[in-house]
Order: sequence, then structure tokens, then C-alpha cells
Amino acid sequence: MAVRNVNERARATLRDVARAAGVHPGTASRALNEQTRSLVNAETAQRVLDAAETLGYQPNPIARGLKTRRSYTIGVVIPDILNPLFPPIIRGIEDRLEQAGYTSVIANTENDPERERIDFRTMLARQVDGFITATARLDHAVLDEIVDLGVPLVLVNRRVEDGSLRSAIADDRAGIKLAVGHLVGLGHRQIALAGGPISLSTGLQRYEGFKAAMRKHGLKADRKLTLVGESFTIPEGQRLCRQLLASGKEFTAIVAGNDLMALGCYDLLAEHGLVCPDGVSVVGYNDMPFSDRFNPPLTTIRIPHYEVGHAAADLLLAQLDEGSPDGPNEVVLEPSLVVRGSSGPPPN
Amino acid sequence: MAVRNVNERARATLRDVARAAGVHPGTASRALNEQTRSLVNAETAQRVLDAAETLGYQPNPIARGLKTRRSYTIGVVIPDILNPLFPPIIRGIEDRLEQAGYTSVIANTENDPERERIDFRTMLARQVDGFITATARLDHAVLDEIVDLGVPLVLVNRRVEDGSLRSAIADDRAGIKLAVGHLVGLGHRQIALAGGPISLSTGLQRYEGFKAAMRKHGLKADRKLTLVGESFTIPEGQRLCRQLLASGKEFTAIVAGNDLMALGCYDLLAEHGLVCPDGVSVVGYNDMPFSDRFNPPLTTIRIPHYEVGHAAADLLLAQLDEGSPDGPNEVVLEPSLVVRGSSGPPPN
DNA sequence: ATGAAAGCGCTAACAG
DNA sequence: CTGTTAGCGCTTTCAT
Repeated sequence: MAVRNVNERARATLRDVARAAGVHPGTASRALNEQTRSLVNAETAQRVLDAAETLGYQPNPIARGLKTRRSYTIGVVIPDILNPLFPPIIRGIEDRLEQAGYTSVIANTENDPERERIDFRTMLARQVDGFITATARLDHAVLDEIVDLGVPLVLVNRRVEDGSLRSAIADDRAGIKLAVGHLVGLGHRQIALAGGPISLSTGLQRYEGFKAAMRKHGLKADRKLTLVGESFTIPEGQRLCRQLLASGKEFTAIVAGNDLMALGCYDLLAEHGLVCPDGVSVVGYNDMPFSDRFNPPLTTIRIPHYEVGHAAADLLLAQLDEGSPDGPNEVVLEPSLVVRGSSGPPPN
Repeated sequence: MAVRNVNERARATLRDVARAAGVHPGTASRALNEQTRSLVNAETAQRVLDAAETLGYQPNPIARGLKTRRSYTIGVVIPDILNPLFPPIIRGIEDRLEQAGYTSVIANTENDPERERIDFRTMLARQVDGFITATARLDHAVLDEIVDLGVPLVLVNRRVEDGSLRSAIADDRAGIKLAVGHLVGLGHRQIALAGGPISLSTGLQRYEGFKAAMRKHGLKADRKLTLVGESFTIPEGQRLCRQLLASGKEFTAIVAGNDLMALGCYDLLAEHGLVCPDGVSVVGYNDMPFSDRFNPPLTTIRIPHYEVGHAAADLLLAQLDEGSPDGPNEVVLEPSLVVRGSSGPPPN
């Protein structure tokens, strides 16, 4: 009785191909490789290619990588894959990377810096050729280490103040300006912010963008109404909205740090018997999937997630090819306003 | 001027550690490896460990894999990462795999069988030790090939009729029974199905489960009201609901193939001036993230996504360890009913 | 234009 | 218990 015979149909190796084509493995290698094919006689090359074809030869990237010190693998580090913001970004990254012959491996840090360290280390050990990360905080010690190691890295949906790291982002200040402009156009004067953490570039940019936009419209951003939270989550949106409601200050609209925080505002407003948008208008940020399905449908700022991911991959590929930084260091994409049911004129 | 000096701080290799500890690389290897540590003198081992520590030695899994023919990498193949159903499953898989020292690499087939082939091949070439896939159609030629190659594989959220493939799933027949039971309890008699593709086990099980449940309640599933679509998407839900509305048959409730299809039903119902649930009740399936935020909040069947992913990883790990199939071939988890705003008593 | 040979970093017999 | 040797599958000098 045949024991696991199937498994025996061992994968053809370069040697096998060489033998079948009657050449030396070195020659077979040259023939199989686009780059070096010209070094070998056209007929011989064809013979090798044919042999490879019939044997169903699949090169072993592991072995190749051991020699070339390239894995054609990119590490993609994401803070939380459950946040609907990231899947489209990931897809943009993967599509572009795949075109270029790279595979991406995704890691989830769950917003845990310690875990982030480990993820980077593991991937480094696995010989990734570069990183794309959406985990950057404004203090970016871990990332600096990577860069010091000479490993290409680009940020997606994040940036660092000093511009020391390449990044693909959307223009958050412009986005917030859109949000505030929309609200002001509707007649709102007292606008609150339930913003995200200012330890993240997105949170900080939106926070500063908010204050700037208010100023531009001749409005003052009341300190008690201009809040930032610890995380971009629903509970944090709830907490901030509760604080807003308890502040004793009047407001007729809230700009939320992102769509999740907007949802948290929905909850608290409802708890206080305020209907949105008749009582208070709410504007979110990101236009995450299904935000058109909420109750009410969320007015929000759309950022081109897929394109942002794509751009990040472009930036990385450029760095991988040239080795040296020739292209732009930062790609900034434009957000747009999506008006839906959660914003309207202020009451009376 | 130093040229890329940083990069020169080359990663310490096993040889370096051995040299530093004054032993042969072979010994260093044994000392560093949990499994073989006992073969070496405790003191010597300690010396090696210390040397590794101070040199910041990181083993190169690529090189190891070349020798051991194990990559400690698992391929996770998903039909569409944009479907909110999958992120929690992925997380369940990754968490379990990571515990066991495996890394997972995720591929997106975008529901394209051709792309699926390529993804499997690529991962195979990258020497993955096994697969977890959620892409299985009822005809599973690609998968059979993998199994024939002797590569461990388990299905997640899918099963095949003949039980030839291991899988971790939720009990779809039971879930649909819950949905129908709920509706019948509310007083509905004419219940329609806007189901998913029966080329997928989930679609088929739910379809058959629906008919069985109706029968059990002494109701007949009208053929014109028992529809299945081509995909589990919003547009397909719309299309089916349109067809239901055009059938001329009366119905007071719809069981949708999944939550996305339920959303499609929402759209068509609204278009026809029917309010949910007063005019028609709708029950979804999956309890995907944010389904409690829809308008109305969706009554649906919750399946424990994270746990399903975890169970799939367990199944795979068992197979990886033992080599031979000793454990169960199928893990079936129980769904539960989540009653929200989209279901109520039938009109008049 | 092709063959020979060395080696990427590691593990696994095999000696001793 | 430890050193020696060979080799995983591939690429890449160096000869020829």
C-alpha cells in the first residue's frame, strides 16, 4: 500500500530543470531569470523554459531570498483591523504591491505599543524588505530604529511633524475646514469638537484645523467645547459628548474626531432627548463603510482610503527601487464633504 | 564620509554568537533551540544564550525554513476583506496562530476563482505550512489539489458536503430556524427568503434550513417567495427584494441571506413606501459590526466570528502537530438570535 | 555562452 | 556533550 504517495510528487527544483534541459543549474538559473536571460543562448534558454514548464517548476522564494537578501515581502502594520477605516487602505496597499511582485503580510497591533514592537521585530526577522505602517504616534522611537537600520518605511494615514518619515495621508486640516465651513454655512455659530487623540497626527491636525477654521470664520472655539479624547472610539465619543453636555455651554453642532466618535455622540444626544440634526448637528470624519446607513445617515468627510493606501505603496516601491530618496516624501490627498442627514440648520 | 554606516551594523548571525561564546555553530544552534537545549551542557548553553543576548541575535527564519522545510507561516485566504464579517474571523485566527508561534499571511481573492488559484500557488511557493480559507465553493477542485499535495488545510465559515475537508463553522440550519421561529412567534405566516448563493455552503444550508423550518411550523415556503441570489451583497439583496415585491404574492416578513442583503431589502422596501418593521419585517444574518446602528437596527442571527476563527486555527494546528487526522473534522458553533428593531408583528 | 564552485544562515546526521 | 560535515535551493562570482 502506497504511503502518502501523493506527497512524494516532490516539487521540482532548479536542479531538476537543469538536468531535464541538459544544462548546469547555474545556466538554468540565468535562463529562468528575466534579468539575466540575455546572458544565455536563446535556444538553450528556451529549452530551459520548456523544461521548467513541463516539470511545473516553481522557484522557491525562500531559497532565493537567502541568497539575495530580498524576500519580496512587505510588512503592513495596522493598529486595529476591526476599524472599518483600514480594510480599504490595506486593499489599496496590497493591490499596488502585488502588481510589483511583492507580497504583504499584515500585523495587528491592537493599539498596543508593546505588541507593535514585537510585530516589527518579528517581521524584521522574517526579512521583510520594507514596512508600511498606520500605527505612528507623534513620538516614533520604534520607527526611528527601523529607519536607522536602513529598512525602507512609509507611514500611511499618519505623518510626523518633522517630516523625517515618508507618508501618504489625506489633508486633515482641509477636511476639518470643510466640516466647519459646512456647519457655518448652515447657520451654526456655536460648534463643539469631540476630537481624537492629539498624540496621533490625525487627531492633532484635526484639532488644530478646527481651531484655525473657527478663527477664519470669526468664531471662537470655546475651550470647554473643544475637547480631545484618548482614542478614536465610540465610547470615547460618548464620554466627550457627555462632557460637552455637562459643560453648561450652548452648542448647536459637533464636529467629531472620526465617524466612530460621531456614533458615540449619537448615543449621548439620544440619551438626552436631543434629536439629530434638529437639536444638534453632527459631522463625522472618514466616511467609513456603512456611515450612510446610520440613523441618521452621517454627514462626514470622505477621504480616499484606497488611494491613500495605493500612494503609500508607491512611495515604498520608489524607495525600494532607487534605494535613495528621490521622489516626494509626502503624498497628500484631498478630502471631500459628504452631506447626509446628521447636519441641518441650528434650532429656532 | 561614512557610507550607509548604519546599515553596516549587520545582523548578528549564528556564527557570530558561536564565536562569541567560544563554541561551534552547531552547538550554538542546539543551545538556542528549546527542543535541543537538553543536549548541551547547561553552562555552555547559558554562555551561548548570553552571547546571543548581548549581540542582539535574531535567528533568521528563512534560513531555518530552508533546512527544516517549515516556514511557520500559514496562508489565510479570504474572499473579500471589505466584508465586515471577515475581520473578526481573521483576528480569531491570528490570535490563536500567533500563540503557537505561527505568522499568518492574508490574501484577498476578491471572489475571483482565478485570483484564488494564483493566491494559493503564490503562498505554496512561499512555503506556507498550511492554509485556512473562507473561499470554498461547493465544488472545490483547487482545494482538493492542495490536500493532494499533502498540505494541511481547514475551511472557516464554509464546509463541503462530503465532509472531506476539515472546517470550523456556525450551525446555519439552526440559525435560520431561530430566524423563522422568531418571525412565526411574532405572528408571521407568509415569510419570504432573500437568500445567498447556494454554490456556497452557507447559502445552501440557510436555504435548506429555511424550507425545513417553514415546514416544521406547518407553513409552506412559496416558491416565488423563496429566492436565492448570486452573491451576498447589498445590490443582490435589492434585486431579490424587487423580485419579491413584483411577484404578486403577499408576504409580511423577509429572511435575508446575510446582513448585507438585508440592507438591500431595506432599500427596496423604502422605495416602495413600506416601512420596516410596520409594513414588512426583515431579519438578517451574521450580526456584522454596526448592524445595531442601521435604520432600523437590524434583527439578526449572531454567529461567534472570533471563536469560529479561533476554532479553525485550532483545527489546523492539530493537523500540523500530529500530521495525521486524530481530532474532530468539524467544529460547529451555535448561533443566537439578536432581536432589534427590524422585526415586529405583521400588519393588521 | 556555459560550467564549476562557493556560499547565503541554519539544522541535522554522524563521529568522537 | 561537542565538533565536523553536509546540504536545504538558489544566485553569483570566476573560469573556461
